[in-house]
Amino acid sequence: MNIGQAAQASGVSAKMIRHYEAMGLIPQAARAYSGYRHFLERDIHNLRFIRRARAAGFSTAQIKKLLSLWQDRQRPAREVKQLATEHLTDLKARISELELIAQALSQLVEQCHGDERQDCPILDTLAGQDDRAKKFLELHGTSHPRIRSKLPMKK
Amino acid sequence: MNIGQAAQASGVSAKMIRHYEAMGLIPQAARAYSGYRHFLERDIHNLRFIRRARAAGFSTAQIKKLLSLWQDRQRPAREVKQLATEHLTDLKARISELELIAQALSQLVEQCHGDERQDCPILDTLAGQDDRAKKFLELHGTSHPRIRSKLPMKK
DNA sequence: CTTGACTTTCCAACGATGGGAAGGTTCAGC
DNA sequence: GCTGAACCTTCCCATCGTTGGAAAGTCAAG
Repeated sequence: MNIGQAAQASGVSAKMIRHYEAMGLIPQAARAYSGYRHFLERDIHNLRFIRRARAAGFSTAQIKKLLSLWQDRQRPAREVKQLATEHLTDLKARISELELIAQALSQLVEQCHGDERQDCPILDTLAGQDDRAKKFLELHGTSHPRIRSKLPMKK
Repeated sequence: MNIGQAAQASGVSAKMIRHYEAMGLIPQAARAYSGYRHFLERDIHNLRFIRRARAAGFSTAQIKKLLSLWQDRQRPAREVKQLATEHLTDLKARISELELIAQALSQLVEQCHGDERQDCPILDTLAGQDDRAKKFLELHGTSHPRIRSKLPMKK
């Protein structure tokens, strides 16, 4: 199997297969005489595993651990559960932060009449000139309201 | 005001102030004879505006528009509201995706006994060998389950 | 005049992914 | 055997927002 077929079969793009190889997430693929990589069923399974783990939002660092745990038949389920739990905690924290933002923004959008007039509570709030959204500013204005994201981008 | 004081006063790091200037989000700062930038109250207001907008998860492209709307006293609130609404829609979509993932992962974590035994539904699911989490795979395994994130990273 | 705290610019990295160039390989059709 | 299409290779660059650092210049206090 060449890399294109492996990509097709696994759902991981050829680009990313090379990338995963380069970063050591998967072992160096065997090469044909020509230099072409070739892949076996076993590699496809690995790639599918990675695709699912990425879909679940695990970082490549976490996936590396998951893969080695997967390959180690002696591993205790405890370790896997711990890793997944940590990720889940991250996910929930991120959801909470996003929800806080969405809630505040939602409120502002509701309060904005949105017609041809010039006054707009959204801008006023961003400018710090509006007390109506004081909560929003307190929550997200002064501290570090950035949102951690381990999850990949969608186009 | 030098850049350090502007950073202090606005809550935007000096690094980012330079970056925002370089990318055209804020106008080129006035320079002292020495080459040092100096900032006025007006600039600080701009920077605070940007900080709050970033906190609300707006992209720099969106903030650029918001800033120009803010400066334009003739702008209709309609435009601001539309921009905010689009962002809110994005936020909600992202939250939904994260919640789907969290839900599925949560279920798997619950099903994993997490002791010294070797069998683990989490790994089995990632490996595609477990039907218990069929839903999860259907939702996130075959399509493009990546999560768009316009929001900045937290360290 | 020295020292330390500032500032400047430039270059690089993160993480996951995609785009594309320049060149080599394989295979089918003629 | 030759040609062209469709593959493959490596390498560089871009995204997005942010941070880090290096090398050099500036300022103010001692």
